[in-house]
Amino acid sequence: MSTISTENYLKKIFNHNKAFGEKINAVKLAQELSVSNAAISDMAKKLSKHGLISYEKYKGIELTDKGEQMALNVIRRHRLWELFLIKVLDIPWSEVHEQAEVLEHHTSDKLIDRIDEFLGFPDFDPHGHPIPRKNGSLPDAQNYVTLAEAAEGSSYELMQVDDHEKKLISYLTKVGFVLNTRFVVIDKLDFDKSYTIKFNDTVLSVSQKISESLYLQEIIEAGEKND
Amino acid sequence: MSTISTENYLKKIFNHNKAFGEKINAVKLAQELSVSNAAISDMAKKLSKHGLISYEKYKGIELTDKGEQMALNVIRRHRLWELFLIKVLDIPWSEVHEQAEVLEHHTSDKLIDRIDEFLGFPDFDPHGHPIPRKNGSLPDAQNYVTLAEAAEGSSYELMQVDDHEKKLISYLTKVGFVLNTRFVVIDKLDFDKSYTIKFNDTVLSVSQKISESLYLQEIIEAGEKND
DNA sequence: ATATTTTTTTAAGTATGCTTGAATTCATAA
DNA sequence: TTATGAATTCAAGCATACTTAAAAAAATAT
Repeated sequence: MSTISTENYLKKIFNHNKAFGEKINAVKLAQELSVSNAAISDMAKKLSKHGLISYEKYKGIELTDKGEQMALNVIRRHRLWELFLIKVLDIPWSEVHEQAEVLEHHTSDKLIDRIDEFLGFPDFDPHGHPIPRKNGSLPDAQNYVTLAEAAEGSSYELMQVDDHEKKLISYLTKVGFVLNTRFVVIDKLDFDKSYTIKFNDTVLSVSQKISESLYLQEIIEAGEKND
Repeated sequence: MSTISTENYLKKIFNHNKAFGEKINAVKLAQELSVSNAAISDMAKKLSKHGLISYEKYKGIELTDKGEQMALNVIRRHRLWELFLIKVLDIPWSEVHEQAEVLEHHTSDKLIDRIDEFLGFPDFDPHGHPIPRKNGSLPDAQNYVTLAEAAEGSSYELMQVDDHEKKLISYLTKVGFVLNTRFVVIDKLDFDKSYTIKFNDTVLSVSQKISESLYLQEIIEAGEKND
């Protein structure tokens, strides 16, 4: 009971729960996976039968411990591959996600553990997301803020970008706004909730939508205090 | 029309032709792929329709140019992965084949070209087999002899081992008879066609069956001539 | 409480790639 | 030339994972 499809279902269920702190409902899951509601109904039955999810209809879908372990394993494979492809093979940031999306389903435990070791047992992937460990535990998530929550005048470092929008990452790379870039928030436009930021010699206007996908760490200047 | 199944069919058809210099017949192909004759019948129709093979019934199956290019591509991916897994990730020789057997079907051109470049565009895989190039050409095959053809008293270097028998490779590794080991043929036993060889401080008896899977290069001592 | 809307399930159908067993086609040996 | 056996194909069926359309069940609104 571990096919590409089931792994993708488990991953989505896990990620939704992680992001929103609540069970995903069936219709939402169908949308996320781009399949019909009937397909969810089918698959939910199978996953339940195998003890991977618990599903109360009209209430939502949740992973069991067993299902969660499987999801963490897929995510582990995905994130280790992403890091490996970028760090070792120097694959462009914008292409790494879709390659990993395939490889995550075709990598034995032995191979992924070797990759893990090769990389020095890293805690975070190139998007800043925590990499589940071999034993299923997760490194503490980093508490970044999004640009949408940033304060005018403050300095930040770009730590993480949602990785599901390939085009976003291509765009950011093109304009030179890559991971670990330090910048200042120059302006916050109430009119359209866009942000103007400055890094190196570039001034960039960032739309509201994009600002919600950029995760930052505030840079506290020497001399400042924050307690 | 490029699924895991079709890729495996094309690979088998190609390899048979390469090894025996003749078309593979349908019954043989069924045995090699561990499927029924009916399955071959089905698939042969599909592959023909897509212009990948030419099949005259009762005569055998042959790749078209298009089919051969696809086969070479799969083999390229397989052999590059094998080399990468051994050289970069230090995966045991005995496990590399089955990992590559999976990855060969799930690797984009971009990724495999990066791996190729990373390895310095190698000509041969860890078994000594030529790696098809990006343009579909094959490096000249090496003309090794098998141990079964070796001469008593002569010295050889182990260059290549048939990679489809995982257990053979495990065994050879265990006894220390690995790639590039140099040895002398001490004895050729007519009785069971076994060979006794000596490398480092080990004397090893090699059965006839195994001797046919070991590919060697003769070592011409300094001072000797061979013309 | 009833009507409406949303959610969920069922039913029938599709594609791939197999299976088995029966029928058919072809090659060849007597 | 015909019988035999081998090679090939057909027919029906299975599993996975979908689809659409219709039916049923539950939630929500009036």
